[in-house]
Amino acid sequence: DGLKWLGLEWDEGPLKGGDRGPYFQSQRNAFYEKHFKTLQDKGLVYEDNGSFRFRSPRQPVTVVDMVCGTITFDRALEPDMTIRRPDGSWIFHFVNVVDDIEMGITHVIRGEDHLSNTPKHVEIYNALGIKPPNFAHIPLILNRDGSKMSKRDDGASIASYVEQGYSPEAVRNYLCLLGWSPKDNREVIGIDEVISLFDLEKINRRNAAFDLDKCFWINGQYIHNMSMEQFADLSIPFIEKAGIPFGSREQLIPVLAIVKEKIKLFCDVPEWISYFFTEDFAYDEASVEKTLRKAGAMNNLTALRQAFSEVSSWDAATLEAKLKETAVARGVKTGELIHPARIASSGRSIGPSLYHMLEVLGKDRVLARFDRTLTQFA
RNA sequence: GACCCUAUCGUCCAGCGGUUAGGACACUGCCCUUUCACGGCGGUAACACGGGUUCGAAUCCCGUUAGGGUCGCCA
Repeated sequence: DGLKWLGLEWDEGPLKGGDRGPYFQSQRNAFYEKHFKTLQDKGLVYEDNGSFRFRSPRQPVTVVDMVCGTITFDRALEPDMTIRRPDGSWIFHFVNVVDDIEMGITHVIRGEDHLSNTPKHVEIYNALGIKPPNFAHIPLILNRDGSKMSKRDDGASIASYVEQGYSPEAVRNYLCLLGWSPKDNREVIGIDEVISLFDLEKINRRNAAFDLDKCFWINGQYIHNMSMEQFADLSIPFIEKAGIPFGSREQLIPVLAIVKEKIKLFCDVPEWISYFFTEDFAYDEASVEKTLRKAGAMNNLTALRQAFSEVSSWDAATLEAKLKETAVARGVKTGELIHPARIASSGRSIGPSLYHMLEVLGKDRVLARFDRTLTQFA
């Protein structure tokens, strides 16, 4: 599910099929038996307390790694590894090699935690008389404190990005920047370009710490550059989950259009648009105290209501001109009108551009909200 | 403990013998904006340490230290 969400496809596997199945270890016993027999025939397997061990040649093994270079391991003191348990089940290192052989794997690209296990795998390939595949061990991802990141750590689960409303492309972009870069200081880079520029040999060998802040920032960049249609597609699931009665997609788009530039995470969308779809919204207490309770606020709001009720065209530019004109006429700063108007029509002091917000809300609803505010805080 | 890998701002990357050591995130100053953001212009901040090699080392070599990994009848 995580790979799918990130837009990463695979060639074959369970639920997809392919020529190298079956794809479950439990169904591949015949392959394991076959190669196990080969090792036995060569006298390279011996029994030890019911289990079976592979007899290591105890010769130095040189691993040629596409990322780490050429590394020689001295195998002289290594214990023989167990490859099969007394109950007949198999050990990872053995089946891993057999699966890669039978599935025709040409490149084994995995975490660096397996670098030290690779000579074991190479010994099995050699014993089976099969040329080892190309290996590439990539750096591990660390937590901010330097410890190895694992399943339960913050940021390790793709599910958390889905829940918080990250854009898949943004997370994928961030991940690409861990241990690799386009070399020209760019941070936001499309997957097509990553693919054309990517080269295993260019991967860093240093482990990287996961920086959620930067991932968050890249997500903001993606939202900023995103089309309204895509923005709506990604927002709607969160809006529906919040139970906001937004009507149709056509009714929703104008609202999303004026808040898009404010959004950093899709899970924040409901909070930004809720008051557009209900008259039953609460007034933020701090804003009420700071602005609505201020001396003269109600008189200013009353004057603005009167002025707005007379405009011939209800659009942002007209409303802005009218508001400023009213401020001049009353001899007050525009802020004395802007702030009360914002709170009266949305219940809060933070929101999209005031004039655009009023335009989208529509004349009738704005005047009604002004009236309600006037009544409630007179 | 043995073996393997690594070592540039707090973090992610550039740098691959001669640079005022660059960019991004984060932090921060100013501008823009009478909201919040975006954006623009600045700032703080790094070559782990010690030896070599060299006319000259962040760049090459060795050592130390630190961090990570592997040494399973886990995967």
